[in-house]
Amino acid sequence: MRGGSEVMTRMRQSALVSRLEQYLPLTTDERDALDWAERRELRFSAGQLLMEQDRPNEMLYIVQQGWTHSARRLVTGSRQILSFHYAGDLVGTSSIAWSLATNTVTAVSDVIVSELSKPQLGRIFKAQPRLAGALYAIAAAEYVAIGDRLTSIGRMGAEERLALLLLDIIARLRVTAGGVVDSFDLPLTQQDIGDAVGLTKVHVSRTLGDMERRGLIERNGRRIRLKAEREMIALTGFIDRYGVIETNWVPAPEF
Amino acid sequence: MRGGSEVMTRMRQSALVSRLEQYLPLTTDERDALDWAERRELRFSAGQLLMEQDRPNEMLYIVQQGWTHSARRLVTGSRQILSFHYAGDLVGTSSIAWSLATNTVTAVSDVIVSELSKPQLGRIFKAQPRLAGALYAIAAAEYVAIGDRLTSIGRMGAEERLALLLLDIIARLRVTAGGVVDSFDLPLTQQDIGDAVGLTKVHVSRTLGDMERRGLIERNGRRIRLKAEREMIALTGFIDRYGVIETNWVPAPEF
DNA sequence: CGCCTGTTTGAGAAGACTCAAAACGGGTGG
DNA sequence: CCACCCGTTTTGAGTCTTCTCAAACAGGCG
Repeated sequence: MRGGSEVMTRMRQSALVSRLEQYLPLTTDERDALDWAERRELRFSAGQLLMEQDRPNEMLYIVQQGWTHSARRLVTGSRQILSFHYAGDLVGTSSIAWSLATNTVTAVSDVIVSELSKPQLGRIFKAQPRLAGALYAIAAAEYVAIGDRLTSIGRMGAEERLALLLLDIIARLRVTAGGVVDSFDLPLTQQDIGDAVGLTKVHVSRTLGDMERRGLIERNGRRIRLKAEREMIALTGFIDRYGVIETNWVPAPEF
Repeated sequence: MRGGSEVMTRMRQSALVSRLEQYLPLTTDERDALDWAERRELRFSAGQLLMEQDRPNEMLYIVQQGWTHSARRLVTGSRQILSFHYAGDLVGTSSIAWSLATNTVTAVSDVIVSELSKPQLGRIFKAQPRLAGALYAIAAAEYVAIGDRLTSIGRMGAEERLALLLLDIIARLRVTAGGVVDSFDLPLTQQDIGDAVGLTKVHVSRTLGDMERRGLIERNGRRIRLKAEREMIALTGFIDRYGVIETNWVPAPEF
């Protein structure tokens, strides 16, 4: 279950570079620094662990392809999924302040990631302050995203929580997918979904069923189509924050 | 209700400097950079807003004294408190990636804060990479903290959620207070507490009453004493993460 | 074809919520 | 110094949502 495999060298464009270039134009130096850091790639297949709670961990990962999630396990045996990570996301930052990982990171689908040690990140912080700022802004955005989830779990009912989760996932997928899609593959079990939004799998099943009957969504195996996205947005007050991330407060590099 | 007052010049030691020095010894340059940034101080009295959701915001605040919280308001009118901020915390980072604030920041007690513009933070990132790294690590720690809260709300019952909140607050207070205390003033209404842990004020009242009867806590007005901290920790699986924050992955400054 | 995992459905129980009223307490003005 | 007032806390009764336990059902894979 544990451990990735197949170190290889990347040929494709780095996912983090593409992501950051949506927010600010990078200099050659900056791009090179990232490209260099993202050189080494690992594959994990769906279900494998990239990182395990309470285990020593010195690595960060940049998702190049596929999904991962990070979760916390409780003493009672239950689990809370904290966030999902997609292409261009930096994974494991929550463990950067401690030598033991604070949560377990699992591949949701087959994934390709590149590995980055903490000191490597430190070197980027030192040499490329603008990247440091951009990463700080992305971290802030992730904080806001988990705050959105917290708000939904703390203050909303089952249907709204599920609607919000689906809206959030599709909005994030659109960032990298490009173009407006209204359906996507959800490689999660209902147990996983419940662990993400704080419901039991039984109640997830019932509530998704209700939503389908009400015509909000449509399901086909793992494929989910949002039939009434507008309505779901109105129901939940969802705000898509993935479009813009401002980094202009970081001083531009001099030439 | 809105707007702080009384710009003045600080004489006391900057709270952020003291906090960071618990994690790494600062150079004179680093200390000066922060001292300079924290020069200007503002006072807010309990209940005043430092920042309001969906309003333009270019400022960050460093708490010097007292408490604040940040919260999100829903379309339905209800509210979710996301986090509390104490002396040495950087507030408003969640709004750093957008020009509109993502949440409302309110003074819980009377507070003294210093104001810092986003570009000022950018300049620190550029000139003091090690501070940037430390701030990144602190942001990561806050992410973990909100993850703990999310886990408790998503997967625990009322009593555990409340116990965890109290344990968390006292652990954080001990960082700046120094010395082991088992009681503290909680300047929150039960409505606030409920908004933080995802319960109604009525249920907060009932559950705190139960906890008092069971001998876990003792209340005297706003003062709360944890009579059975050990038991509460066992009940909730609480982990105090405030002691250590590692920043040694950031390259040391050269001389 | 059968197995295993995941999903659906049912019935009853538990936890948290709503509405409502009473009790408390700190602060203000007479 | 007392009486009153407002916001907060407590308590009660009844309801609703979500959970638990259990069994049936579906679908993909060897």
